[in-house]
Amino acid sequence: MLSLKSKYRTHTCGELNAANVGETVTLSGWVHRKRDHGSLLFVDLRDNYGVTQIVFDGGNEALEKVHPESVIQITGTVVARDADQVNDKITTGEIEIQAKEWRVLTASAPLPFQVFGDDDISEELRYKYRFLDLRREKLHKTILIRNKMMKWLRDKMWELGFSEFQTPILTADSPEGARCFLVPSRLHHGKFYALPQAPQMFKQLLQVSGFDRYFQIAPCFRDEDLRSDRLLEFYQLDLEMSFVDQRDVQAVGEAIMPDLVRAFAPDANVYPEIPHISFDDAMLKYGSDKPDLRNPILISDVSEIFRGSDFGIFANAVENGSVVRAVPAPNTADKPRSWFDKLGEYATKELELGGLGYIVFAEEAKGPVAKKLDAERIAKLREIAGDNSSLFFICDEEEKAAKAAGKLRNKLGADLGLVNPRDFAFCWVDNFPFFEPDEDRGGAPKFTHNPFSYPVIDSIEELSTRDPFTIKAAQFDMVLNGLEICSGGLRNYNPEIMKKCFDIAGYPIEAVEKNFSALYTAFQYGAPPHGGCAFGIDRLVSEITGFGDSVRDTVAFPANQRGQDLLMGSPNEVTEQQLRDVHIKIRAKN
RNA sequence: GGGGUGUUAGCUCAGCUGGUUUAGAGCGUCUGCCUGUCACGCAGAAGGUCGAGGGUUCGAGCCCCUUACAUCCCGCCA
Repeated sequence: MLSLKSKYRTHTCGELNAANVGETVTLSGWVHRKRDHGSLLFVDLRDNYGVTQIVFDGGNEALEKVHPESVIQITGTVVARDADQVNDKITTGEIEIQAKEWRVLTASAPLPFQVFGDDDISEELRYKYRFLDLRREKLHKTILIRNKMMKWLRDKMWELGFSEFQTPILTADSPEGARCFLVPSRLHHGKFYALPQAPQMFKQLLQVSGFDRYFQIAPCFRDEDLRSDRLLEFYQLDLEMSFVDQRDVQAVGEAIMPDLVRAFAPDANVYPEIPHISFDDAMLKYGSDKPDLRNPILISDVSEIFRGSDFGIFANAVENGSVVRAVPAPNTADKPRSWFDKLGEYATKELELGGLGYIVFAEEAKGPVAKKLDAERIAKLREIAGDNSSLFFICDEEEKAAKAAGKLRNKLGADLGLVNPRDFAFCWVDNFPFFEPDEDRGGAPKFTHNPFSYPVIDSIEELSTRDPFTIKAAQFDMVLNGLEICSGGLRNYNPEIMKKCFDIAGYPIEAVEKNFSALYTAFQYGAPPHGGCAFGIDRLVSEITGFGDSVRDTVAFPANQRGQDLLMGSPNEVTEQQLRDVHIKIRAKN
């Protein structure tokens, strides 16, 4: 490594220890904290590498006036601390510097918020003074971990035999999916570039170009509303491979992800197995296409138990095509009535359900639902719930019931403390349906995932003969602790199959040729079967570091939830001349 | 586009059912004291258009309406 020594310092603030006692050293850094004892003054000096305590003997009025976060340089002697004065919270805690000389390199004004400590500060203020926020210990560390993870991932991909590519940032709008950010063209009147939602078409073109194994840590842009887990611009570890089957692509994820967690969260308990769960199973048992496997609760379908029962609401609903899903809550039989009432309120307000029925399985099965059911039905339900537990029922149209049950499962897992945050459970969700009904087009089929997916079929004839809704996609997600961290699949590289799929989804062949012309044309000239996936880096950093709930805390300069950068002032207005250059006139607001 | 929550000192917050002179606390800032602190301590001071506007009331930080901003969620993000 390059020496960190310079005219400003002989050492960093994180490296001196008992072995350096007696040396004369020069340090530069930020005034982290001052403790003024009159004729004795302590300064904690901080830089990227750590904190060192500096001691000033005798009165020092000039230094007393220096604000925290000023940058100073000090020269002094390393002295050992007495045993009872050692500070084991810092790496340099065995020693301190007896200051001889010091000077202010740059002074700091009084701060809008403290860098020292871990006070909660509003995001607005933090983003406005992001350079100060980034000095704060936790965020500073997270950003450094992110750096290391990027290198780790990059090294790993090279090790696995992938080649690294760059693809255009100024590209063309793609018609599917999210809105693209648009960039006006000066040279081409009335035309626009678009920022890539992902380098999807480029990476497929690189496969057609014969590069075999592609990867890139790629910035992605989607002009959609933000959430705490969605960034304005985010990064994916994007990869694509030729001559592979689905399991070959997944093998890459299995080779990378568990080791990544182990490398950056040493206290993590990584589950040894990465199970494959079908989409249908995930929706039934976990009520989600991204199940958190750390939560032991499993959802059951109990429609048949309620069919024909005296519990009229459910029995009638089941006759009319609804389903009943049961969510067990272990060891809750002794919970007070208020606990159940609160969950009922959650169900009606958050889950927008009509209500939340439940049975408590103590010695007897208790609750209003239980009274309406005969002994045989109760026995079946008790088997699902287990003794000393309660069982919640959600009755609705299938998809809504499944999702609501999934949310209840997550809430119960969290409320009952069933999920250990240092556990890391991966799984694959696969066998996604290829088409789903499009409500806007009277239930006609539309693509469920992206239109580049390959259908799971044995012959092209099946596309004409089978009910489209029974066709599965060679498409999968990797899920970590209930977060979708990767999505991928095999690509539709065959122009005939591609045409047929678009036809089923209601696109004329001209639309394929127009909207996907690059790929469609490329596929006319010999395309290798290929597939790939992309990992969401920001979410991975967030989950592995366990820092905060917001993925924004994994990025040095994030935009706020409204997509603004409060420090740089983006987005901002431009001059009339700049608008004229790109042939744009601002319309009145609708 | 819709919904929840919030907006009181530089920061983080408290402020009860509308009525105690001058709206409080901790941190920060400023002044003074302090030789072993490491969240130093002690004493004191400054600092407020209670987001903005309107209304109800004898009386509003508190109730109502409008509005701005923030944050979280739904829609959206294949």
